Amino acid sequence: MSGTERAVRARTRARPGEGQLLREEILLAAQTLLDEAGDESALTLRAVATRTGVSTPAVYRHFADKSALIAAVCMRVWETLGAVVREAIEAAADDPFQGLRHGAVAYMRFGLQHPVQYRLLMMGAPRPGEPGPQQEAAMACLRYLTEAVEPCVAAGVLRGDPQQIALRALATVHGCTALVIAHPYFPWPQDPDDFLDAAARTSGLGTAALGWLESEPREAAPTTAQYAEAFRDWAAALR
Amino acid sequence: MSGTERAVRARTRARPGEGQLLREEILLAAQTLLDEAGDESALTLRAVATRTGVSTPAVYRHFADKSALIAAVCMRVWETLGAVVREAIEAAADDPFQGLRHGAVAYMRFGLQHPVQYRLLMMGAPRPGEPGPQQEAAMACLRYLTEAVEPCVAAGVLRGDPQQIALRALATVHGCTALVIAHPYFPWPQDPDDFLDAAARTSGLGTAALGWLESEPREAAPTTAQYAEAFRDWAAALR
DNA sequence: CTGCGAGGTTGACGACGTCAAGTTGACAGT
DNA sequence: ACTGTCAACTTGACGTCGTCAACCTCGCAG
Repeated sequence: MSGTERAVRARTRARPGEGQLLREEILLAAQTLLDEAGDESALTLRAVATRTGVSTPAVYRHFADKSALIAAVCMRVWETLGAVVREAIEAAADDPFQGLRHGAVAYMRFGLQHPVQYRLLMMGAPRPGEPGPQQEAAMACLRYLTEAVEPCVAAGVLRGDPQQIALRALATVHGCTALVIAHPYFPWPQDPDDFLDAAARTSGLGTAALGWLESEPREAAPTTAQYAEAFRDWAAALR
Repeated sequence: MSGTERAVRARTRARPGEGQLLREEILLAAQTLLDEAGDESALTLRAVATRTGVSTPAVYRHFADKSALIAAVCMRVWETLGAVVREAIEAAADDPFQGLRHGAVAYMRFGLQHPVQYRLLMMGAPRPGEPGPQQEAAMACLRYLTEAVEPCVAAGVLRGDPQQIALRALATVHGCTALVIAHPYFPWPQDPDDFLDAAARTSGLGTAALGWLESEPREAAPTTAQYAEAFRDWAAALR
């Protein structure tokens, strides 16, 4: 059904040394296809090539195979996502705890606005073996988060290893985003922001409380009553 | 490369009225293929048919198309996952707050032990339109969680709409599971259970604290200092 | 004006999901 | 025992997919 798509315009062959131009056009066509169809199955080498006004195997001059093309698309998305989150965190730099919250909401909002791209990023098949540039980008994203957590630890709002705290925070925001995308029929609040904000606060509060609780190691898992006691200490220390 | 797989054994044709036998064997073969390959791309109609000792179109006598076969596999997984979680929750029924924690850990453990199946469940393409049996199963899973949250609300440990609380809890456990599966190279703790348990506690504590905080509505987002004050109230009320 | 290499095209292969048509064989009815 | 019927399957084909080998083609260096 999509096999009948025709070229948007005629292409003039790139001159030697300017092959990067086609690479750019291919990437653009791939992103456009994703956005239009809202379905990653529409991302076909043939469709991308046709849309670019070029024959299918021409793509192979610029990308090793289909997964390399997808990886390149993902890199673009990673960069955008990283920029959006960092911007949100820095916009509330005066209160690091609130900065984290804004970063989290920005992350989730981005995911919900670009569900197909987000699927590609986070729900693609896990690459076997070597840590390619894509893993590098994901690690960079985690690094941003860790750097945003560190001021909170320094200020005494959070306790524990900043990287582990960042991991749990990332898991929370990813969970919200992925769950809304994958199960839209769940009884979500009318305004998605309500859910995102509540989730971000839950994560922040829980992390703060847990850090306090863990700072005095216990033998067994604490009871609910012990949780309450730890909370009192936390609140008192923050006054 | 996988096209050369041969039948495991010769099949004797089912007698009229016993076609369900083949359906069962097909489902089994599909699950085996997933487990062996650890990759959902190995789940091919041809591979399933060959493994079952039958021609490819024979599958269509029992499943409308490939997605119907996948959906049937998912239903099996949903049932197992639901049973595992419910069992864990009921094992700690005396302290509902701890019951939730155990349910969460059980959920995540299941996902990490069956990553391919979990991907199929939660990361499949979102079905358009009508709420099929698969959405029904997901809703049932959410219902279990909601029922586990309700005693906590009744006991005063948590506050708010049980369903919304359950949604946030599900988002948290899903986020942990999905993130570990999709990004195994992240600096996770050596023992996965450490992460799972910390995440479950974080979510529980955060939800409890947030519920307390939200019970007296505010105009703007609370500051970090206000969070601390709310914590003190929570701890006092739980004594 | 000529060769050559970067930047493409053509045509084909095998694997995939899917369908239309034919085949087989266990049972019911006589 | 013979036959018809219908569920259960097989055969063969179509179109699409990713991928590859071989060929073409143009702009520029010599």
